[in-house]
Amino acid sequence: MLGKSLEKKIKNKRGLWSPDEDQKLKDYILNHGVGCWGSVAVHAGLQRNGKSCRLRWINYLRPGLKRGNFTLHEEEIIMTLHGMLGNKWSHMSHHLPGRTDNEIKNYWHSHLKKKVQNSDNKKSQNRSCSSNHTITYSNVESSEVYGCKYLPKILFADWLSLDQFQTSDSSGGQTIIMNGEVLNEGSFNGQEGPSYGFDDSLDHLQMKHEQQHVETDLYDLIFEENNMCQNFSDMDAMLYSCEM
DNA sequence: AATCCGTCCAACCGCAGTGTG
DNA sequence: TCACACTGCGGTTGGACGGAT
Repeated sequence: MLGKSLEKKIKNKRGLWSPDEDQKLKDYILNHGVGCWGSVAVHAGLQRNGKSCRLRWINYLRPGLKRGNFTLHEEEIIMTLHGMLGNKWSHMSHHLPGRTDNEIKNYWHSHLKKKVQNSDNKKSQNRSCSSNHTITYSNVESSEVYGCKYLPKILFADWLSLDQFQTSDSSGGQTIIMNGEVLNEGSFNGQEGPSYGFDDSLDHLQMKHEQQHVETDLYDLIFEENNMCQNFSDMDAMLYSCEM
């Protein structure tokens, strides 16, 4: 409250930050902490609004920030998370230490978006040439596009559109096919054959992934993201109810 | 040499959510 | 309950820069 009123009395400067302003902001925060951004601007002797100070600190001055090019690994993480979460830049930044949401967002728009679009175009061209009765799940294909072929990000991003996902054989059982492989077989009613278990599928995928010597921490973050679903049996229940 | 154009990135803007009096 | 302040987020903009013409 105080910060805002003080802020209003000062004509705020805009535009690029000078090294002197950076130093003032940095010194103030390192000595006093942040508190209220509005008062940070005033007490640090900056003719900026609190919002501007906050942004400058978070995106540029904060200790531990990584500067420079994104690594291939970071690219993979961004693309995978984008497939799962969409434009949740801030959320993605939690998985990329030293990177800011703004940086990730910019990188996505300037590099990765085109990359994915090009791959998608190729994919759709290929798809139009082949007639395949197997139902493949949309994001599985995206995973391939993103260069992390066997990642199980399919499980949550689009799982509400289950109609795309299910394929039934004549006996009413389920056959889930991912990237041309049968992942799990069984019945949705849970009484005959193995239940439709996502966790089984995940194990299968992870083993495959490890065999290919791909870094597994990507899995960790995917599982972490997927915590929004309390457990996989919830999904079983949902799948079951959809089948009904 | 001039200028045009595309790219990249820092910063701004508007909005939604949350906290507080 | 309401109004206001503050924070955080995602979209957008504007300027710097480099390459092409």
